[in-house]
Amino acid sequence: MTDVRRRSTKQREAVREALDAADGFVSAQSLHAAMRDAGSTVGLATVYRALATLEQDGAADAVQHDGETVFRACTPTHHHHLICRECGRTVELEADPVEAWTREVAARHGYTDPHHTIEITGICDRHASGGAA
Amino acid sequence: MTDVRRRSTKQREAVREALDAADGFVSAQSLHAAMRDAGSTVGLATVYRALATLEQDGAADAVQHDGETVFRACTPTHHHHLICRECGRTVELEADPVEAWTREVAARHGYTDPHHTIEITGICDRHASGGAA
DNA sequence: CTGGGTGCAAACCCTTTGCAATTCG
DNA sequence: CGAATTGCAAAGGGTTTGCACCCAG
Repeated sequence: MTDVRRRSTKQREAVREALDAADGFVSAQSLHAAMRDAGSTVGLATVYRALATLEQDGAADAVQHDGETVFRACTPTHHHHLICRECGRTVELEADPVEAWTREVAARHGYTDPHHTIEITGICDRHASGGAA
Repeated sequence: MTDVRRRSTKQREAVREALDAADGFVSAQSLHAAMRDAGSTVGLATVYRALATLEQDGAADAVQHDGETVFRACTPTHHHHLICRECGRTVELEADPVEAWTREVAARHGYTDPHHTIEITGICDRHASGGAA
């Protein structure tokens, strides 16, 4: 099952690099746009296919976010984000205690290979007061 | 701002009841199908709209599951889910420590009114080792 | 009566797929 | 040479929206 014949093409490499260069999670479309912007002529379908194989190979992580599938290079250390609902300002967070908690509850319920998605949104101090736009 | 004028219609009531009668999470389409099956003539669009308002009112919970948005009748207490990637089996979790953590980090970075999304997936014991179908 | 709600169906968005040309090995 | 891969564009699935009619208040 882990032995899938896979040719190495420049397109796939390009997708891999783009994903690696991306900061955090990106949608297939965003990645495609970014690649095109960078001069690549890779097709959208190919980006989707490459992303899929990358995930199968364990080189990428995929999670659903608001109807879209967003991917991230499978980095050794990962972190989460705190996003302002008003301006989109993002803060990167270390979530060790939560990481531990997820592993613990997964194990407690007999679940293995736990993955998790954590997203925190709030109103940053620049937009705190009034609240309503 | 939290006082949204909302008329009470039989359709919305029907959706609410159907959702309440449903066991666990259901997609808008499934719910619509079930309602139609039960004799209701509510339109699909209305089900989507009702579900959306229900969620806004805090009467329903919505989570993404494999490209679909699945809903469940109002959550008495806020909690999260541990989902099996193989069979979709779900375990409800109390996440107090995580709740506290999110509030803490939000505050630490000057963010107010924190919201959060936490989803944990894993492979449940019924599908542990073997893995491949 | 008034304005939100409803229905239908078309519009949309993201993603997948068929098929012929192309490229890796 | 043969098989995997690519690209284009159309198909597909889920969700949203425009518009005209209807009902709760």
